Amino acid sequence: MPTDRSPTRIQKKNRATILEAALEVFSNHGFRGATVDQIAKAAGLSKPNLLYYFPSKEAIFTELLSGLLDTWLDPLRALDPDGDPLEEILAYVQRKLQMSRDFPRESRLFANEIVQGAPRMLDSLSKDLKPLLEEKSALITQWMDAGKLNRTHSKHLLFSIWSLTQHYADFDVQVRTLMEDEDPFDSAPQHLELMFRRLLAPDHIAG
Amino acid sequence: MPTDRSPTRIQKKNRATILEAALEVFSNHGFRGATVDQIAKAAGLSKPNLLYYFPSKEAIFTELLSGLLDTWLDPLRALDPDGDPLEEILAYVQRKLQMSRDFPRESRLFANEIVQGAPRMLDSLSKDLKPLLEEKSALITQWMDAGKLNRTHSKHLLFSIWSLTQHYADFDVQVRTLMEDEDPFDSAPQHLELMFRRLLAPDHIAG
DNA sequence: TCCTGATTTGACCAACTGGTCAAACTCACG
DNA sequence: CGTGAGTTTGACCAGTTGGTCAAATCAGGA
Repeated sequence: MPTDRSPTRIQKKNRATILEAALEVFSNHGFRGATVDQIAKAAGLSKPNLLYYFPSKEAIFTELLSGLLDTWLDPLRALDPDGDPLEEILAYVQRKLQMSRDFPRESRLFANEIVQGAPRMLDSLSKDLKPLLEEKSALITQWMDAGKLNRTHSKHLLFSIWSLTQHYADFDVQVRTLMEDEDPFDSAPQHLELMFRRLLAPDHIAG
Repeated sequence: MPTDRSPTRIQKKNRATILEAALEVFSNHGFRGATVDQIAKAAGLSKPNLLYYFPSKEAIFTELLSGLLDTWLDPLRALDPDGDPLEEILAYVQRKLQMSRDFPRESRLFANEIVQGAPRMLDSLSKDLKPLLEEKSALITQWMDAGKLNRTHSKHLLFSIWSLTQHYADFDVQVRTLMEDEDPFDSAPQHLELMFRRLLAPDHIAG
């Protein structure tokens, strides 16, 4: 087992390699569906060697989750109270859509976990996500009170943004099967822009 | 093994019981995460007895999938070319939302499978879902051509409906964690109605 | 009632899975 | 170089899992 001392070059490299491999495997098969052997193979290590760096399969998974959740929520944190409300939200939508295109494995990792009841994530949801949602949905409600946005249920609005954008990562196989000829990510930005602009633009200055 | 003859009373009952139990277990844990023992226990049968009615775990799963996909797509089939376009689509949205409330296990069963690449469903997607999507998205495009609906990408529109409505079943744990005090299904219908009405209403007769 | 096919089960098996361990090997540094 | 800590691995283990099988039990028509 690696000591408590500052990590060696090898430790740093191998832990990173393992987490990358784990992301690949866990996002494709879920926690239960993934095997330590699969992860080890994907990382180019033997199973005992992998377990030299992490005490258990569960430990890999939870470290991966908590490490990724933070960056996953960055776009929402970036919602700026001082920006133009409509443009802030539209930009958030596009940023989230970009993340579905660029980091689909992260999205599927969370999706897998939550669909199955989030047994290893409920804490993070209440502790990290909930306060952030409360803060930002309050901000959005303020914007609506000020007449800068058409009035909607601000929490459902955020759920809608998550749902619509992550759909393109989580259900990628289905979307691509049904859109053979066209890359979904070519037309999705326009579609979502239109959708949220018409929903939120005050007094119908819709695009 | 049951013979090819017409099923006995016991066969009918037990096969139905098993499929119900399998839905419960598979929707909560995914294919790999579910065990035959779990299903047998949930069905109140011994494992060998369960395997007397189905040849394998895989067979239970595929029969369950194909049996449910049909009814799952009924609301889309019901989209009526002769109805009022906007009301037809809004009604479809509400029907789908109802299904998320009333049959969340079915929704999660499909979600689990598709997030993991739909290894056992790709055929059904191309063979059953694709033609239906083509038919209905063509219908919607016609409606838009006729000026009955605001113009959008009709396939993305259908993806959006699926995504938004099924989100309340698939991500139920997350939604409820973040909405402690309120039942999501109380306010979701209004929210989605507003969303699609504003998106689709021609010349802005928005609600 | 009796008999035959349908149903149920305890015991079992081979493959897989997460994890352990002692021995071997490698690397950086004095 | 040599040496001790850091790293890697083959062999192994116990628990789980999907599935089999022969024997036991049950149901219903003649």
